[in-house]
Amino acid sequence: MNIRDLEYLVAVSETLHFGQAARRCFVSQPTLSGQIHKLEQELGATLFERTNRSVHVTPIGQKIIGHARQILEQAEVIRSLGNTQNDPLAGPLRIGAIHTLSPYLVPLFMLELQHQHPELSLELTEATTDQLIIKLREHQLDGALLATPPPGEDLDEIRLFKEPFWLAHPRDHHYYNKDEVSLSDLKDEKVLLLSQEHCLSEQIINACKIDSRDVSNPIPRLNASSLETLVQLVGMGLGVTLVPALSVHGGRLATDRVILREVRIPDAFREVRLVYRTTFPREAALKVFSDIICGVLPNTVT
Amino acid sequence: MNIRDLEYLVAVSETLHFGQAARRCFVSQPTLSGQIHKLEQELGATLFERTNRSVHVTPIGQKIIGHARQILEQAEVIRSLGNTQNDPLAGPLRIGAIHTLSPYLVPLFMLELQHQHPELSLELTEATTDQLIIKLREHQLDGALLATPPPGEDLDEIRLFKEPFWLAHPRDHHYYNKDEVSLSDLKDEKVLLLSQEHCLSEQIINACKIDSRDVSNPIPRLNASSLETLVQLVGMGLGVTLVPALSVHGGRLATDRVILREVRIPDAFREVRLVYRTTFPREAALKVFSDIICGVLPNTVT
DNA sequence: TTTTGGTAATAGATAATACCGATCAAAGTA
DNA sequence: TACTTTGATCGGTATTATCTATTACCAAAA
Repeated sequence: MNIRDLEYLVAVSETLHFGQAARRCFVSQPTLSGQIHKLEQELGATLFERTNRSVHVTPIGQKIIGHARQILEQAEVIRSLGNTQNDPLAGPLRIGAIHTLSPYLVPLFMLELQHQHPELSLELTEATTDQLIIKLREHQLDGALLATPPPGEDLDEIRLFKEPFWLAHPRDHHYYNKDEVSLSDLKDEKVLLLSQEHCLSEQIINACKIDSRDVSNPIPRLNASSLETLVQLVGMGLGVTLVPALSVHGGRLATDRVILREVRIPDAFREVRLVYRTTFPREAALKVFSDIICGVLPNTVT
Repeated sequence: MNIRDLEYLVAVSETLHFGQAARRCFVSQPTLSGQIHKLEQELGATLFERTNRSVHVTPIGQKIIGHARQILEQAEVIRSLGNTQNDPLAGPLRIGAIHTLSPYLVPLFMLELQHQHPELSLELTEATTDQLIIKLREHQLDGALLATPPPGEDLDEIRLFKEPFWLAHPRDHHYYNKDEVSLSDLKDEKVLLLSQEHCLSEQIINACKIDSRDVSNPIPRLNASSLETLVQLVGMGLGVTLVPALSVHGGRLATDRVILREVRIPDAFREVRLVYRTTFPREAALKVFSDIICGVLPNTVT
């Protein structure tokens, strides 16, 4: 049994004429006759009672044709699912982002995305890099906005932008009078960090060339889980820190007691990427998504 | 798209393993891989996200698999319709019978048929020969119990039995004292007949060698539409008539005023047949039906 | 680091079959 | 009688589903 054969079957049942049915199905009449005959033999039932001049549907043929119609309908649904919903933008795209990025980046592109591609809906998740990687590999996410390269061959990336780290120091700090702050200026400072699971911590450690075993400059590992908290601690004079440029851009970190400023430290940036499974089939959706993001970025990042 | 391919699709979706799915479908793994790949290309959508180690169903794949399942269900229904209901006895058999036969023959076989083949249900129709032939050719009937041969190549017959004509004469008729009544005895009698559309009339005319244009023996054409009425007329002394043996057997024609008896007239019988379209596919049902009839006949017919 | 086991994908050959054009046989029509 | 229309049949061709053998790849074990 074959879907094509069932089309022949229904065509004959509607035309009651093998030749017309054949034309409708774009095959020759012998082909259609043969396939109907084959189908009848396979089913072990006569579907049409036919003479040289007339074709009649048998009762059992009538029943079978009913089910055949349902099959053809379902097949048509499948084809349309393939062809129309084939639009890779359609359907929700499940995106994750790390904590130090999500609150500042998402508001930037959401409106624009909705405006330019209303058919592409996002399901957003916020988690740490490790958690996002796991969800990616478990197919719970389609893409993840990370600041670290993909950790395996099974994952690929689209590089989005470089995000410099800005310096946050108390207003009453002696930096306030300096035009520029350089790497060497940081050596004697306490640099406050987020807890270890945030990738930002290690990146700042690297940027500042801090040796975490250096006893002369113990790093206070605070359990601050958000940049907001961290900056509040800076305002209280517990130390200084580096924050990603986008978090400054939003204005949500600003307080009277903290200065947020650029620094001239080489490699003091992180690179934000969209990471996804190499096997993920809707690359076009990822492309659109990343293009939107790159289009709405402020000058502070590149 | 192909029903077989959809089976592959569902098998993979359930096992999430191409090799296992292939074994379940009794094909090799490359075959299954190839067909899935072909299906994906045809639909223009990725149904499975797969690496060398894992297989995942995509969201659109999930949708399509749902419809594929429905198709497989329907296909299974069609196969079972073909194979189980393939039993040619199943399903109603639409049978017609002429007026002079139906009331007397049907009661004879109905119980036996229901007993021996409860799965074979009858839809009975009573009409004249011409009407039954039309219904046969219009596929409104599957078979007709007639007393005349099939009138065309498109119809065939199963001969069932020969039914002699019995004589019906008034009790006070001079035949009453004769041991036997022969053809010559009928010459001077008024032979009552049913109306013309009943084939019985012409058969009796032929049997009695009556010349319908013979003025010395005018045939009273009564509009009697039933044998009962006809016999009542005989009882009233209007003439004699011949009736089929089965109608006597039932006892429903018996009245005090009429004698029903065998006659020794050559060819005074009719042959009852089951007539059907040569193209009718359920010959087995017709065979069973006619065998039942032949098995329940009384001795008066052969 | 190499080996082993298991996965899906690929290549090449073969068998099954869907298809077509030409033709036939039967039946109705001019 | 000749012509048309019908579904069925036949022989050859092109497609394709299938197989075996193999490859490429990855992960876990040695």
